[in-house]
Amino acid sequence: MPIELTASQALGLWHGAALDQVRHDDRDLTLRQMAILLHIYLVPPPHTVRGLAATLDVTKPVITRALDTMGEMGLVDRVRDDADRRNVIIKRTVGGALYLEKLGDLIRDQARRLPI
Amino acid sequence: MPIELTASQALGLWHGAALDQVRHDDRDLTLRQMAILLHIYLVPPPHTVRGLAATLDVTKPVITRALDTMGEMGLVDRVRDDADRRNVIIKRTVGGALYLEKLGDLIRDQARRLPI
DNA sequence: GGAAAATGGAACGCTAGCGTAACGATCTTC
DNA sequence: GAAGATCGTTACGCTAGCGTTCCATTTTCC
Repeated sequence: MPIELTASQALGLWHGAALDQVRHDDRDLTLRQMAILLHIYLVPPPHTVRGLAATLDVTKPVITRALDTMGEMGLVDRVRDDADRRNVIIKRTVGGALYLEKLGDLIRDQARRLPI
Repeated sequence: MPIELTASQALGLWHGAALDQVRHDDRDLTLRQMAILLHIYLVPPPHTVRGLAATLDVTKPVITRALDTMGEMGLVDRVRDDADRRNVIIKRTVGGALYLEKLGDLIRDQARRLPI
């Protein structure tokens, strides 16, 4: 039996988690960057620029820029693919894992706090 | 009994919802803007620039700019407070309500889809 | 009534994001 | 091995975001 949320619970969850995240973390990721980051960590590798662009339905430079920024933040890493040196493989980092671990905790806390 | 999510479910929910939202809506709100928008719609009014800035722990211009942008997008509206004409009261709009209704649906869909 | 406080916004210089178009490097194909 | 396709990135001109500082308006407090 799947998890059923009311509309109010769904938005309340999003609201609480977004609020907590804003309050406790300076890094103000856009929704796109967030989607990219989560995709890298939740979907089995390998991940490429091209693949991510297709998945999110955005252009390639959007991915390149997001990786630049999040790389600077220590959330992701890039490595050339030795099998096909045109490709870049996007790697996870300890920093990224920590970031998402905290985000996950925060969402779980909010879910626990939801009125039934 | 509160809603209990595993870490994987929490991030999976966020991932799926963020991805869907990115794919189907051009408006790429930052997490801050999202938090502001949800706060306006989920917490009883009145909402002021000052109050929102304190709530999110950001500076006033951040709120002003977010309201500029989201006002342009038709998600919120501003009205001078007649009782105290220094204040600006932030108003909800039909566009904003629709936006959040869609976001809520999308989160609920993702919740339903989560592996138990 | 006049000084002080409070509110939202504008100005400034800067960084980061955007889409489009082009690029060098690398693989594929014939 | 030359021609074409594919990959990620860079360049360009632009918009939107940032923090800090300052400002006009309005209210409060003696």
